Amino acid sequence: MAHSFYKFRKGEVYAHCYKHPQAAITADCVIFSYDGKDLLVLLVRRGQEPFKDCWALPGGFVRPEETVEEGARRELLEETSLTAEYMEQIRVFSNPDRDPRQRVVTVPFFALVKHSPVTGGDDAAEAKWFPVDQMPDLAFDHKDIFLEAKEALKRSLYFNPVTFDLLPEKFTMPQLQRLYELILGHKFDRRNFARKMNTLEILDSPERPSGTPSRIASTFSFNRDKWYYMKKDGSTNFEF
Amino acid sequence: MAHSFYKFRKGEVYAHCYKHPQAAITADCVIFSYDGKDLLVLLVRRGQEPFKDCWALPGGFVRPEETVEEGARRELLEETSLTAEYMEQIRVFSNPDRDPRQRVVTVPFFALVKHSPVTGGDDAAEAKWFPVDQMPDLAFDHKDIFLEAKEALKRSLYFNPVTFDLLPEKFTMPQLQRLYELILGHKFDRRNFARKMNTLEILDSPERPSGTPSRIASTFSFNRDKWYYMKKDGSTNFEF
DNA sequence: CCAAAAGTGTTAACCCTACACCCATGT
DNA sequence: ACATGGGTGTAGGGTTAACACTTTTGG
Repeated sequence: MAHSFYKFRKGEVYAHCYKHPQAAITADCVIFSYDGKDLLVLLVRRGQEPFKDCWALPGGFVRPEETVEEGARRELLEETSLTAEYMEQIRVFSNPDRDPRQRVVTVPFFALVKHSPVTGGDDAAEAKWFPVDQMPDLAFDHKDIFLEAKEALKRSLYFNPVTFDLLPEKFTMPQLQRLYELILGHKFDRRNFARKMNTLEILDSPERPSGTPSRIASTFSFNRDKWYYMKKDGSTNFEF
Repeated sequence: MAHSFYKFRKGEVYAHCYKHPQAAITADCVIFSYDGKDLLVLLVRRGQEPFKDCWALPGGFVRPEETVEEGARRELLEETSLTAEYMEQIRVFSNPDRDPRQRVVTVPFFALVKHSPVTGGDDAAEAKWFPVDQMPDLAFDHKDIFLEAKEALKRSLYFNPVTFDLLPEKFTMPQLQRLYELILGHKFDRRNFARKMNTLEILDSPERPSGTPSRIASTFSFNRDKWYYMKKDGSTNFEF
């Protein structure tokens, strides 16, 4: 880490001084999960001003000794006790006025986690999952960040099987299909969908809950090895 | 713009003081162009330390009153006198050690410009186009940024007809095809390529240089209106 | 018993791929 | 005349899209 910045004694209000104009860097996370029914985003209720008591994306200041990725993972853990299966950076938001306190440039991520109930961690008094189509008003420009994240997730799905990071180890074909439909925003034919998934050959063979032949779906699991192999080959025709 | 930072008198070495740990923000541009033969990237030779005389991506510090996008466009103009047809943010590089002077977080962009010879602008003594497969060593982590930009350009081509921003108003089918091949990294069949382009219906009807029936290619131009229309419909099957 | 969910196959249209020959020009 | 580059069409294979009925279970 470089040291051309200068620190006053601890506790001083303006503790950090520099030669060039600077900005505080935050990492914010749009954390998606899927409960089998809705695509969800985790929000925390802000404990301090500005936007006190407003819902916001979890996130916080990046420390001098960490990358934005490290900062994002740390904040994620601190605020929500979650660890992401997958994280991807999306475009930074840098409007000079976006934070009323000072210039804050945020590097947002979308993060995918397997669904679990949450309670807030350190910084955040309250944390709650919201279906993506029932989002409350958000602090700062977090609404824009959220919208960008939804788009990024959609784009990402063309190249990566990100759905599997949102599903539990074992899942059913209808669950998988609903998830695709939620992310991409349109419906598929059940038979065609299952056929496509089978020809991709990234699912392990189904398990039938013993005896029950219908009305209860078979469970599949994702075959990561086959996927990596496929990706190396360059044969990633993952379009729907 | 927020004002919680504090300025010493002008010319002071540590002119900017803040409450939170900060970073300087730079915007760097990977500027692509196409001369009909190679996919090119514009590099500038650095005038100052660190990495003096090294080749580097054009870019510089983002000012307090501008967004990173505005900063990128300004630097682009100042250093290279170019304006981009298209710009897209790629992932930020934030390794704390990436700049030996102090923490500098860079927001890189790839920019597409129509080809023209260049001479350096204000900051940069020298500017030169390099074919993407003949890049020299670069300052800082600019090599990694360049590689990321190449990938981002490739991905972008699945969703946007970015090739048209690299080509002159009038271009030939073989030119277009070469460009696709350079970006995506593999060859296409001449006939299939032309057919696909025609079925996409985003090209205006060809112009034959009067009289000459062969050996000189017809020129096409991009029909932006049709593209926008198509995009609205959601029928953007732009895969190769 | 009725509604809701899961399973299953076939056909037609479309798209992608592979492939060969001719013509015009510049050297 | 020969090498280079541009133009053109067709046939086969694969993928996608559209489509309906049966079974089971929970209410």
